[in-house]
Amino acid sequence: MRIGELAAQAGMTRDTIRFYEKVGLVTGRRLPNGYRDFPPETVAWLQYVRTAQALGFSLAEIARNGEALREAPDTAEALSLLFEEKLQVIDSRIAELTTLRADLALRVGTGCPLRPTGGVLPGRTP
Amino acid sequence: MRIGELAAQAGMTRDTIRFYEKVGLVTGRRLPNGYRDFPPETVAWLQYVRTAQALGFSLAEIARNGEALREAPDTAEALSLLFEEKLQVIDSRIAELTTLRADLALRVGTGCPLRPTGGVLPGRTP
DNA sequence: CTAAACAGTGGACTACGCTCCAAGGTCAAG
DNA sequence: CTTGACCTTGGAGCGTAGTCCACTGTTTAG
Repeated sequence: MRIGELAAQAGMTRDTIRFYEKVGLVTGRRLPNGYRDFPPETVAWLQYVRTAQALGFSLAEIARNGEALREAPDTAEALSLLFEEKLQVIDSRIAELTTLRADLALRVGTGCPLRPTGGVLPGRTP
Repeated sequence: MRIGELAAQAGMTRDTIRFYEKVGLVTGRRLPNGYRDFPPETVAWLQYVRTAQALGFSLAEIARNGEALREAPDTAEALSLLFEEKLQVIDSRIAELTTLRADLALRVGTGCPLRPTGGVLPGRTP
């Protein structure tokens, strides 16, 4: 699969994919003419990248655990593990937001809603 | 209140506050010697800025609705409204994450967890 | 009076994640 | 054989959110 099709399938631009290659997020074979050639799984990988990004992971982090994946004895199992980790990240994110929500809800309707209630900004974990 | 104390109280550096002033997030009176002088409420405002940031709002957005606040007839009420809006943002964020969570949970333990299940990446709303 | 602790300015620099561009190579259709 | 779609590279530029620095001015304590 050449870059244009991959870009179309993954919903991003060719430039973005080239950039991802530069930072080690995707790895390309080359055709004899120098064109990049990607295996079809790359589409799924890029979708995963988007998911991980939505969870607040940086490209560097994603690339790092992509590395780990490639070196794992059982890829499927390793991925499952990774996903379980992300589940925890999601859960603590939700917890954070829930705290924030409660905090905000308290202030709605108060005379001076700006007064601190404590516990704001727990710090970015990822 | 001079910049150093404000910085200490709000938990950020003087440079950050000067930067925030530059982008219009805080507005400073000046003492006769040229030093910035902030009213005590600025501490609360900066805490609010941090909260809004944690919700994914950009400084520009925060500055914009800070503007709106200053022009509101009833500041407290306006803030309450703002907070209610943010509550909705939090709620849809949580919903997003919940969807993502379910999606991910599905893939954990599957033979090929990378296969798309649909509905990944709903797009950043803020 | 001097030293330390504060304040001010402008400008350079960083990291991240792209995005765009120019100049050129490759390939299939007509 | 040309046209157009596609590909290559390198490098520049951008927006966001700071961070750091040098140099200078002000205030306060000993």
